[in-house]
Amino acid sequence: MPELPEVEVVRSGLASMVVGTTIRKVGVHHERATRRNVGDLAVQLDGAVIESVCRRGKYMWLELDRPFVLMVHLGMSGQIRINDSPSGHPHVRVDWTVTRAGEPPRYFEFLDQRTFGGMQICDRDQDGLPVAVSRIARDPFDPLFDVDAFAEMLTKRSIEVKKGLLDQHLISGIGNIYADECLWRVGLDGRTPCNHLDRSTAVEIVTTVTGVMSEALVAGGTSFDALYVNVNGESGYFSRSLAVYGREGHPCDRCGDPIIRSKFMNRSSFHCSTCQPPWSLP
DNA sequence: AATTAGCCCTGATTGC
DNA sequence: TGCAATCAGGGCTAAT
Repeated sequence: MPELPEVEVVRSGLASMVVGTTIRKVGVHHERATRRNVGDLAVQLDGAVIESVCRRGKYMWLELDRPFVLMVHLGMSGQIRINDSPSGHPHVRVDWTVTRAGEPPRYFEFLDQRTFGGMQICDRDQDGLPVAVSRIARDPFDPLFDVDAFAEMLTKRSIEVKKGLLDQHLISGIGNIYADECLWRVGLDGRTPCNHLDRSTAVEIVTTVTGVMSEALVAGGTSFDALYVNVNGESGYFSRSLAVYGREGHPCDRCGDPIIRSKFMNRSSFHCSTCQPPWSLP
């Protein structure tokens, strides 16, 4: 399940392989994958030159020699592969040829089993930012991300802290996995209301989640079910290092008590009930 | 503006 | 064996 580190691995890998190439022969093989512009994606992209690959949180986009960008979201199961020949894989949703003068053509493939991901032509707002991300908050790796401002804003919210970490309008890039890992490291119950946190605790939360994601980025991304593959088709391996996520019943690395699985926001959460004691009204 | 519920989707797994 | 229910879950939309 790609979160910020996995998307960044894809972004940097993709950038190293396709910047300066021309997009041709775009094929759309699944309507949902192109969202709003099903019909004309191929027409608009044909002949475009990729100038750079950018990212905010879990959103990634290709800057083109066009007024618009191509926004890409990997969703739950999206992958991008660059191959020397078409793979013929049944999950290929969009593909095109990658051409550069003096080089043999290669093949860009966007694969997505669960079709929660996709790509679309996206205009820019007044600041030049793609409109699809103009309301998405900066992520912690953004040079302009303001830790203190985020901490202050967070402590004013009434929502539970895990919900705050997952809200891409407050801070972007964090998903279910890194939220749980962060809360375990801090020793905090994810159901604690944000407005009951000290400012210093809020700062600790954001520095911790940044640390967890930095480690994952170094490791090359996390993979659980082999659905995530980076741009070269290699699986990540940081999942071996996870302390709580997916480890129901296993002993906590810190205290040895079993990891508890529970439902939160209609999805699974994992925590240690000893290291992360239940929050209650003071 | 803040918050919440429902929906989208398919392959692996589990249950009867 | 076969069919159905369950699960994975981020983000979009509508409703409050």
